[in-house]
Amino acid sequence: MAIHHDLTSLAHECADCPIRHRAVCARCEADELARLEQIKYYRSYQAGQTIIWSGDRMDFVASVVTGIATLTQTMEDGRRQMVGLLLPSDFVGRPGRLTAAYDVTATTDLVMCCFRKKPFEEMMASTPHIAQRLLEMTLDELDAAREWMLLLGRKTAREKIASLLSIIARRDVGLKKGPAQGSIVFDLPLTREEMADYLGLTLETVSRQISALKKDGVIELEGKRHIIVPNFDALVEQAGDDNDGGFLV
Amino acid sequence: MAIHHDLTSLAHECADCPIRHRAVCARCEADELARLEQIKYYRSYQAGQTIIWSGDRMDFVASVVTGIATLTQTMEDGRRQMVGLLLPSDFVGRPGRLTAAYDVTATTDLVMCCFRKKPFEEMMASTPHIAQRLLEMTLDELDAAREWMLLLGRKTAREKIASLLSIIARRDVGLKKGPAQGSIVFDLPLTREEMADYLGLTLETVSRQISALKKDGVIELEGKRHIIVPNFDALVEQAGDDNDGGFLV
DNA sequence: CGCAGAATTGATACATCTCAAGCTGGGTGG
DNA sequence: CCACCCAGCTTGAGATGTATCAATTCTGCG
Repeated sequence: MAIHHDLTSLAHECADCPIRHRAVCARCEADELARLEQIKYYRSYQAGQTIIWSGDRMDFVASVVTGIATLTQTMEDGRRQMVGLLLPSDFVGRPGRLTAAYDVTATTDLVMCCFRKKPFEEMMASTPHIAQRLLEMTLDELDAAREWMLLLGRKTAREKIASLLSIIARRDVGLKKGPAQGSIVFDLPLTREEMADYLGLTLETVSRQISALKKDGVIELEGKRHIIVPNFDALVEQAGDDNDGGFLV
Repeated sequence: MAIHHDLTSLAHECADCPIRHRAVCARCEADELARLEQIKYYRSYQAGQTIIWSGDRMDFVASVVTGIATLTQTMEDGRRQMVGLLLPSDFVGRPGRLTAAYDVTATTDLVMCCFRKKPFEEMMASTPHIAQRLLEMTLDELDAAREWMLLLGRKTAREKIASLLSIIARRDVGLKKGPAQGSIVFDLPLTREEMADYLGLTLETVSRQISALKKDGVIELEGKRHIIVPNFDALVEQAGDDNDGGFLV
């Protein structure tokens, strides 16, 4: 099992952790990290695997180390809405709550750094640095959710697609450092259907709008997933956002 | 000015405060409250007044004491989306951020308990009870925002209206104690246009769907704002929610 | 009384959904 | 190595829900 191999190869020290400086542990001092290190454990999931079902008892919280996961809500008749996209360093679970409120699914192969909830909560109570960082991250998520509310409530299908693409592009560029103008290249981490669930559209509409953006020269496609953005500002324009600064985070 | 009268009449001790047990100060001990008391001040706003404009420098945070305020986002071309409804005890502002991210508007006459940001942040750092409570409240808001994402992305106009009505009704009933079955009565705190901005609809569609719910006997109207719900379960049914339990908060 | 803001109602337009058919590319088994 | 298969995707045609534009009607108030 490749999984076991991954698990061991990833059971690293926090000091080497790729999300060390962004995750919930970002502000911890060496001694605090040492305590976290004692209660942490890694888990791997394969692409497509459901990590948690909404309503399930959940006795751990976790940070995404590598890979991408989604948070979705489903109505009785099957309508689905994605309510969060979890990237490396994002936090999963809610201290003080027994059951999961959403389905959590691994979109790609995924590694999470888990903490059993009880010990984590105890540590939170005694370690302000963790609670502080979690508050900061939660406030950021709340802002992101509210930006998404504007998208879902008021944007057109084309604007929704352009917004999603520019968010993904920005993140990729962010990792690759600096506000790169000129052409940007990235891979979509989501299927058309997942994009539709995120944007409150049908997968057909997603497909059509991507084709339209391609026809209009805003993006280029290589295969189904590989996107080339020749002019990032032009894409942002299509998203309908205030394109002032935008470097708050 | 009635405002000055309100200000003085409301400059009460925290111990008598109507939101004492729900607001950001809920967990504070007597000595902590005493410190808060020294840095707090009340402000009143009239219905319709804008409290903060998005992008403005914001040098205070606050709790809503009485009245209702809204958080809205506006696109360049005027499309508006409400991203939050602030009720008594809700918190306004974000520690650690310089400028407001949304427009904040008083929907009714409003009284807020304000703290200058700097002293509040200092207190937060030294008073875990405040940070803990703020984290809890922020997580609740995040859940609410995500529920709203499902509404905005996937619900029909009729379901949106029914959802909003049942949320408002539930809150009113909540204040009036216990899960009252039988008929529920309340006043809409929002105009049709505000409802539309909250629900991602036009005001005409809001009006039509309210009329439709009335015609179908799900609600009754007295005037434009006074709503009678003869059978609350029937209303919840129309909202399309999983109507299991639902008593998590 | 009459005005103004709020709400309702009607007729039509249009964006997106729905249903349906076909395409594409990578993996698999014969 | 080829043929097939299938999930993911694209494209088309028509249906439908909501927006848009436009008249009224209500309601409270100066």
